Amino acid sequence: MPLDNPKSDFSKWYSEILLRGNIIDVRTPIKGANVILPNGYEIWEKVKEILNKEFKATNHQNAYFPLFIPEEFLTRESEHFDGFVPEVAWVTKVGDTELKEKFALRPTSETIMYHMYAQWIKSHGDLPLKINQWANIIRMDTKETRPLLRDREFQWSEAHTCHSSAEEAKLQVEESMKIYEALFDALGLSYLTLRRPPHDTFPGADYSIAYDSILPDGRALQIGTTHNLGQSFAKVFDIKFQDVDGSTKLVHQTCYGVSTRVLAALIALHGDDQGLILPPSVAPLQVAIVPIVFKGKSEGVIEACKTLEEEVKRAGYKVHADTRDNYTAGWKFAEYEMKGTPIRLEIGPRDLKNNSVLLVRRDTGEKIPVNRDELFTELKKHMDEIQAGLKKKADEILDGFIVDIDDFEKLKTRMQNERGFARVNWCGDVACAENIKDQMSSEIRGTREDVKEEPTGPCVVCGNKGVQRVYVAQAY
RNA sequence: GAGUCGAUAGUGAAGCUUGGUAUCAUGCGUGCUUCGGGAGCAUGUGAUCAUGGGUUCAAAUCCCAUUCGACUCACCA
Repeated sequence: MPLDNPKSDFSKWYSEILLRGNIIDVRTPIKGANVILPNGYEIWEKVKEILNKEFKATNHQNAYFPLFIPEEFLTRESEHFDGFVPEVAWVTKVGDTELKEKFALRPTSETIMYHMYAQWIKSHGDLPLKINQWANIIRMDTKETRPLLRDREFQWSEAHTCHSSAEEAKLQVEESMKIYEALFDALGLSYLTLRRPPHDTFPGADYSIAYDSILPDGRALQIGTTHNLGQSFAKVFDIKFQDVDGSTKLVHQTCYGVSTRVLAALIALHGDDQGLILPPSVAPLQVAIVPIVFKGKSEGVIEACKTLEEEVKRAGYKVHADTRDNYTAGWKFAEYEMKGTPIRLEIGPRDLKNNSVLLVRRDTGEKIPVNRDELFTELKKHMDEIQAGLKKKADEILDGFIVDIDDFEKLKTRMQNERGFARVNWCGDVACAENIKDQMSSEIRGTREDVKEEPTGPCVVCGNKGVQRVYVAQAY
């Protein structure tokens, strides 16, 4: 059966497609802690593969740090601690014994990692230090959980770097932006690179860059962040090095991460009423081969499928010939569409006679008869088109959600109805930002970091001189 | 943290007002016929009706408590 809920009813569509598309099963006994199903997990593994490749190419190393964090670590950087308190889960008891000092289950790993960094870094020769960790993260306070969008336990990548100068740290921030651009391109995601306003930076950081995508219901989704931490953590965790001139200095730090939220964006931006649509670059299965058999006319069809499977595999694609006879061809079509497989190849008696296969594209639904001799040229061509087409469509969705607004009431109406991103002028006053938050449950997401944008008029809230062009949106 | 609603096979629902053998669809198993867009028929399988207590000859149904969940608002680096 197709999805019961159309994409136009996004909330229900999203819940349904997660299970039907074999991405997430929420029927666990723990709210907000779900099963990542094989199809979903393979996509996540692909995300890891892409990022690991980028990390290796830029001299990052992978490592793993403890899940447990002593309470005292979290309290050391008080701003950092206050930012996380409401959502930290604590281990207070082991067996029947109450612990003297309780452990937090990491809501993020700065403290435990920097405690180690302080012991590792002695000299300028130890810098830069660039370490990434793949880990699970625990954030409990959220009563309103949504699979992949807001979980109590989720998977992520967090990279933490140390440098000898502020200038180098700034360059590192830029490098991270390039790394994420490569990832988001592979996923076909569109997004805005925004510098968060000062009142919304990561606790303890100098400034934060965030990558905001948009979901079909018009809400912004942060799919990654980069923080320039400056020296605040270095100060409290005492991360120092001896420089070439013999003096002792504090390191400059950055950190950046992406989580399984990127899967949510992937699903929401590309999927349709038939199910998932996956870009070839991350699809667990790229080509599904379905035999068309009739009673008395099926000789050679199954064999032809298996031969074709071998050939397609040798050409470098992830392929499966589905020769099961307990499902009809139509059922299989629908099934691979639900799972998002980019291309389906059909072979029946007609194709055997004509030396052809029927190529069907998941993104457009086009059915294209292809001569066997031209199959691989065609496969390559359509894979490339699908990859580029999905990105283009995502860009159009994002563009469609961006509007310029210069009137407070209009902004309010917009945020309460279509939502999306509103580009407005802002005076920089936190009171005005609060005003927006209070009156339309939306927030100032920041200024563009990838392109320079100048204010074009007075502040949309107070009418004083606008000093920044900012984007307002309701967020997940 | 505030409010509203809810919990019945794997999934989705009906039954509750008026107490009495739990119904339907889908899924799953088996057999036959099928197969160029989620096949048809037959026959099986699967629910101590969220938990605990109360009323009653009798509770999915009425009462009380608890737990969990959904949604809206607040919060969400």
